[in-house]
Amino acid sequence: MTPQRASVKDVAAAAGVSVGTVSNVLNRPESVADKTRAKVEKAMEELNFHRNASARQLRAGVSRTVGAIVMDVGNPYYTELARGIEDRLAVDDHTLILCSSDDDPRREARFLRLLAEQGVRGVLVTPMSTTKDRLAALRRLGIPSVLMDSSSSEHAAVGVDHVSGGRQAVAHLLTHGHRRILFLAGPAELQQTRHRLKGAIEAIQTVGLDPSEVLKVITLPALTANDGQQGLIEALGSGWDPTAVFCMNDITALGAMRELRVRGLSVPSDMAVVGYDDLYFAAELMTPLTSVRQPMRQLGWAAADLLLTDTRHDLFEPELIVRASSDFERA
Amino acid sequence: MTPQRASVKDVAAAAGVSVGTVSNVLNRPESVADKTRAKVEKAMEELNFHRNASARQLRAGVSRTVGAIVMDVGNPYYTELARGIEDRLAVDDHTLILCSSDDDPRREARFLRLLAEQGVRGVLVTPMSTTKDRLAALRRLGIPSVLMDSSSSEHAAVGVDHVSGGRQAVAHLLTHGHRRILFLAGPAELQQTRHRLKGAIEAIQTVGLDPSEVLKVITLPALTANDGQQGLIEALGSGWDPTAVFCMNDITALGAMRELRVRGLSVPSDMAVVGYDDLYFAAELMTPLTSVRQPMRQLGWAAADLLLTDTRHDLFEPELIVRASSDFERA
DNA sequence: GGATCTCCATGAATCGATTCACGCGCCGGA
DNA sequence: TCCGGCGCGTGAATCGATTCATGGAGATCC
Repeated sequence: MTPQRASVKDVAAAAGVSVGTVSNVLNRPESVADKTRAKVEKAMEELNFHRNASARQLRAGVSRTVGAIVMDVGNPYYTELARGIEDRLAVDDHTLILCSSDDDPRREARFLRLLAEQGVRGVLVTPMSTTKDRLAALRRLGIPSVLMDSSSSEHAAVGVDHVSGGRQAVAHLLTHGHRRILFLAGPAELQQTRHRLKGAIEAIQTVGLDPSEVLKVITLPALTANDGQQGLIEALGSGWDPTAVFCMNDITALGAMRELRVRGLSVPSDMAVVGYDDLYFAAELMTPLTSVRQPMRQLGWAAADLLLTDTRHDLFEPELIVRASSDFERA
Repeated sequence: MTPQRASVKDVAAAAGVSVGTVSNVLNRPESVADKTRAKVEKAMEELNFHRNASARQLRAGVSRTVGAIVMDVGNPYYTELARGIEDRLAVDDHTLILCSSDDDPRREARFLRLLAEQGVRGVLVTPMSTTKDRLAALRRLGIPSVLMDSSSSEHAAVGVDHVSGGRQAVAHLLTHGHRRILFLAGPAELQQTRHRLKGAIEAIQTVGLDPSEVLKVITLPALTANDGQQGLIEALGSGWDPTAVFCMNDITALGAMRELRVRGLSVPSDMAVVGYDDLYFAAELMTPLTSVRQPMRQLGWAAADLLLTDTRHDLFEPELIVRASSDFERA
């Protein structure tokens, strides 16, 4: 068997019509007489015809693929995002090329070049510091882009309200009577850290307390379980005795809970714990973890939607998922 | 500014040469005189030229993108696989289109159609039951495919040796003195379940014991934490008293450990636990989990390598990572 | 019957990169 | 002086789908 693809010309010959008619069947079926259309469709079926996307794009000028560059595809957080993007693209029969920059500007540059060569319809990016200039270069080629999980006034972007996330988490702890709360924070360079801290402070002020007395911040060098554990050790050794800890993410919360177990402190009676991201195993831990869930799938959908239809979307609201680690009644 | 892409024609005009020469600079630079090449390269720089992949592929007939369809991109296991694929493709300057079938034959069919239209260089698939016929149809279009994590004699494939994985896990438990081992297994339809069971039995026979006395199998309806917990409850209620449990994956192990905690049994002294997959949080649990790590990245690399260069690869060896959940000395 | 209109099929031109048969100019050897 | 050979550049033809100006066949109306 010769592995050979049928072209519109082959289909036209088989159906006894012109190539223009075949193209009309594909793109404007209503403008073709029923009988003719049936003939052509039969021929396409028999020849196992698949339209050639390259030729299509070359002539039509528009592509049906979209590129997305995320920090790390290994992170479930970003794959959720990708799923949202893909779901939205499927509606308009587009395809996604998913790339992982790994925080490496060289990888990012390579992917942007490849995407430019592909002539993608647009690019969705979780930005790093070097990103913006490159996107300007893309724009000059007529390729639009959308930033994800980042707010920016100069650039199309979709994001989640981290101020609200911080506020919800801390308000929840305050409601449960906690008056000394530890925040295991990420690096201050991260917009997310600053916003969550802002939300935490707001929550405290809202109930008329003094943030400097209620909240103590420890900045972790990295967001790993070990660093979370070390952060907690540091805090407990300082003489200040928190009754609750709000962690920058679920992994650091895991580390913090490990240290609590080592010391024989129980969760939540001796110490309440709240994480962030609501990773899929948060509910499966020995003590199910209260966490702030971010609507990543919706965020991805919104980013793709913004790209395809220029529809603006508001900041998304994260949602606090309360579980046993911060709530006696569920323990 | 007019967002406009420069074509070879524009570059040729700017450099004062013919389009053929520009193409030669791109594809056979050694056949162009240095001076001419410099002129052309300068013009490309100035015009911010990017070659149009569609036109390129249309004429040249070969594509530089490869499609991969995995069960579930949300699973870190598969994203590792994707990373391996991508790393291999980068070597030959190819791009990856990553698709998630979600175990849904309709989604799979849609992606295969899209990939066929893209005219991809080849397709890498983690197969489901409906896959093989569709791949035959692709082959008729001249698109080769490689199966991942599945062994097959009729089809190009790369896989991991699950017999070895099962053998290693159970041999480890036997070495630590366990003589009543529970296997929380997946559905028997899965090749992986059958292979791991085979390995487990081999390990028992190797030390001269009777598998029917040492091993008890409970088949879980799904591989969730809850089902893992239920499976353990069922086993413990049966009167047979296992001292160790080998779980089909880390998530079910999480569920099993939860039940152990509920009953006040400690790990590993009352019950040793071994998982599978070595998900990234396995080391971060309260009791770090012994697990079987699969070289997913290498598997992805091998799949892409097989596609691009037709290089065969042997079955990959999984590796047992021993941690506190099965080893007193690390507890 | 002729004028007009609608419906629908036609096929040449087009997108941009690649390929290849061809030709020009120059050099060395006879 | 003439010829063969080589190095290098040329430009028309090509890939497959889409578009659109063109026109033919049949229906409708006066």
